[in-house]
Amino acid sequence: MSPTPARTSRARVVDAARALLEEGGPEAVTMAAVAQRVGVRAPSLYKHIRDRAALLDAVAIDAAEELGRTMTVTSAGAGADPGSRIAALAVAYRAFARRSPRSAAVLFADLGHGTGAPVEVAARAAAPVIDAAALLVGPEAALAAARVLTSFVYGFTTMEQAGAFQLGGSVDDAFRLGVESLVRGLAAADHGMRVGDGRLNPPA
Amino acid sequence: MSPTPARTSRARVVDAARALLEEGGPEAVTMAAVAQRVGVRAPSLYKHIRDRAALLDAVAIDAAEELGRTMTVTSAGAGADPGSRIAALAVAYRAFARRSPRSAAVLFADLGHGTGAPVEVAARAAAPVIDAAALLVGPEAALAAARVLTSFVYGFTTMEQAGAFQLGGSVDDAFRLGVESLVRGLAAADHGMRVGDGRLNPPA
DNA sequence: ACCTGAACACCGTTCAAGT
DNA sequence: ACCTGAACACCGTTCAAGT
Repeated sequence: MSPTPARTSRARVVDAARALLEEGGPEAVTMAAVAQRVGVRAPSLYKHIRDRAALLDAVAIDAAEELGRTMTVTSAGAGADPGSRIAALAVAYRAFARRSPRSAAVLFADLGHGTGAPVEVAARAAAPVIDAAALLVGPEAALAAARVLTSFVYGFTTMEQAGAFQLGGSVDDAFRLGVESLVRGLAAADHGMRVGDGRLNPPA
Repeated sequence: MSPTPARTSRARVVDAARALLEEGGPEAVTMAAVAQRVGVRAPSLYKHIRDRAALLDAVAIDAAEELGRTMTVTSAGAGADPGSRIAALAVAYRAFARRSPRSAAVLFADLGHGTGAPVEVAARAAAPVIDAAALLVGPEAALAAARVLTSFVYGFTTMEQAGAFQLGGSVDDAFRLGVESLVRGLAAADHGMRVGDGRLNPPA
């Protein structure tokens, strides 16, 4: 008679998958385990998502959106100094990577063959970094500087979570050293394009 | 009668697995596909490796060893200037990441739950970086500086290979900017521990 | 000592049948 | 319109039997 109402939803399915990812890594994200978490049988999931690959993509997008919100909030609450804005964003990313290490590891691991949507979401998460970088090095070099900063923070947190820093020493100090050195070095770098009133001037 | 001689070997199996990884990603590394490549049936592989997880670990170790050799050779062939040594190592890593993108992506992705051996191998690949960092910032800060440099290069190449840099601009320029800024910033950083003849002096 | 076919458990996915 | 059991193909792994 009346069609049965949905017993779950795409959002619940994605949440369950993300929780399983964090608890046991990608291999723990089986369709049966996800289904059990949302109180349904595995075949029902296909009414909400195309297949397992799309589910993992959705998890990555979900994590990227959360990261984007965190970065935006952090940016809004930071002071005017470019260096401290960048440091605040770096610390915020590191906190995210600690809260959701497996999601963070998966953030930039796949993008290539995805639906294309992740790229937009990642761009939104990157926007506050580009803004802060622009304050430090000017608009022309902002994108390159943001790539540099993002690479360092992503690389550092990924290696840290993977347990790659096992030779002793303070990992916190190394992180601070990296952020400070980058801020200093980027500010000092010759971007070869700002002269006088800021109009573009190509390098010789 | 006479026991049959081995029709394949652990090394061949690992090579086949690594080739499959590069061609189709981790999901392409099935026991059947590996077996077919070395001319054997899937069950025979278990005479050479414990299981699929151990096989993937062995692939990562194999890649890390190759990287270690590349870094050592690069280090031996580089000049005396700390900055150009570091730049040469960074370029060598990036070339490795282009030759073997999936192996590179997997290098620091798992270490945590592995056999423990990968850590030693990774340490060997990192040694030339620590040496070069010591020339730049002194022995006390060398480990931290090496972590910073490695994080940037690993993060940058991983994101680059994942297709994360899609907002235009020169990716090569960004890489150069990162290396140069780090070298400059690390050299300028206050490590709070070198005074006069280099004896350790804690920060105030 | 290594290789094999057969077998088993598990997983992703499809589909006809239920409500 | 969503949910389900049954079924299928595929995969990792074990094991007894071959040489």
